[in-house]
Amino acid sequence: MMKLAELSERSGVSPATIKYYLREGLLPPGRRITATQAAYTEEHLRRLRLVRALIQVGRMPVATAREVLAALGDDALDHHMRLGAAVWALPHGPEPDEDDPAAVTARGAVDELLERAGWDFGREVGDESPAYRMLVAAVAALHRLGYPCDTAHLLPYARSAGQLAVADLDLVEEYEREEEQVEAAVALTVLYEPVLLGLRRMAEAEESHRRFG
Amino acid sequence: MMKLAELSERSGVSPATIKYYLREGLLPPGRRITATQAAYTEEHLRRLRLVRALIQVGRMPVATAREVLAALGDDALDHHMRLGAAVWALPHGPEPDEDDPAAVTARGAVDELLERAGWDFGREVGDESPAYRMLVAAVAALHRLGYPCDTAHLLPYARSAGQLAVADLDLVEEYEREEEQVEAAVALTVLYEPVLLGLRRMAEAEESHRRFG
DNA sequence: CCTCTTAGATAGTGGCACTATCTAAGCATG
DNA sequence: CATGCTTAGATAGTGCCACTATCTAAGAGG
Repeated sequence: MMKLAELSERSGVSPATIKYYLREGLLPPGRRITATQAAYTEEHLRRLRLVRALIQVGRMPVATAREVLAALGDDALDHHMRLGAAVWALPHGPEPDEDDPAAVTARGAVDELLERAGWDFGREVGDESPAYRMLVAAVAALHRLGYPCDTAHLLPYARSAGQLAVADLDLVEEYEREEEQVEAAVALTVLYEPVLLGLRRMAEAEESHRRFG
Repeated sequence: MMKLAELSERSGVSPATIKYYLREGLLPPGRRITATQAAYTEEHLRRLRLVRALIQVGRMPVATAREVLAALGDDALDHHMRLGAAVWALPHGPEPDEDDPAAVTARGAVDELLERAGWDFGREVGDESPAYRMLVAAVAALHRLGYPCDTAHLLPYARSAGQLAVADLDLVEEYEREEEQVEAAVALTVLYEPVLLGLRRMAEAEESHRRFG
């Protein structure tokens, strides 16, 4: 039963910031002892660390983190839905502009990719999904700049993504309680993103060194 | 020879914002016609589109974009260095805290990974590289949360990253002029990041649907 | 000539993630 | 039991960032 000061101490987060997270609903309130004191548990510490990781490492806006965490604990949803809802709320760039011809082309390329990859669930969910929109916006930007980004170029990316997803879900399934699984899914989805990007950049440096260095 | 208004029109960026980019050095000044008029070229339009893509799709801070673009045009550097400098300046999360035991563990895991993957260039450059630090910070965060993230877990990610890097560099090498190659490297590195993340999230949704749906 | 636009300088805006201050209420120690 | 330290909760302020608006002097164009 720690007090706020200890929670702050053990997490390395300032008391003022913890209060801010409490206000914003990122952290459930502690159990009230008296009018001016509350007790926090190991669970609070764990949640606080997750919040920090999402915000600082995953570069997630506070408002987004709140939605993601809300989905985590939403008992009205079943397992798969809860997982989907959490990932759904993840940050995504600007919406693709429908009037832009590059966006239309991009949408076509992405749709064809989904078909070729056999991702039927993605095709069903379609342009409702933030991930789909993020993808279209990025492909459209590439297209506007004149860089090739058709199905052929995207396929190796999709294949790699597919492999990684299998590894990720394997990891998630190592947890028994559904609650743990959903939290793991969110944490692994978000926190492996900088891992993946960092590794890709290092691999590019490696390959560039090999070819031009 | 367009004037600012036409540049704005054709790029979809407001004149005020273009002025801001000019002030910030993201865009080279137009050729001065008179004291109150400047002419911009197709090259300006192209650069402006790149800037917008880096900032909006790649979520890059303006100051970072300036550094990246400066490296692009730095004739003092040779080809490989220029490429490296540009990627070097790319945005990266917070620095890993050296005092944190999780960071030390993370560093060990990453170093072992680099050895196992045979990424000798990365090992040489070591912890100077922003990508390396980003990686360590992310692995440390995972570790603090109690999620497994050792060499065995990272290897599939590294392998995928390696495959993608080959594809990326192949694409870069399709351009002939070195200038174009460097710009392509930056654009492809940055703009394929949201593509990769989007595809991974969609693949996870697909896999989750397959297993739990 | 008279209006419209532009470059360039400067100041202002809105959003975000905190951070500081204040108050009233406890708890803890001599 | 007095006195000083801590806490919760409310409110206001800060610093940064990416623009955005306004103003002025100098052309440009019909």
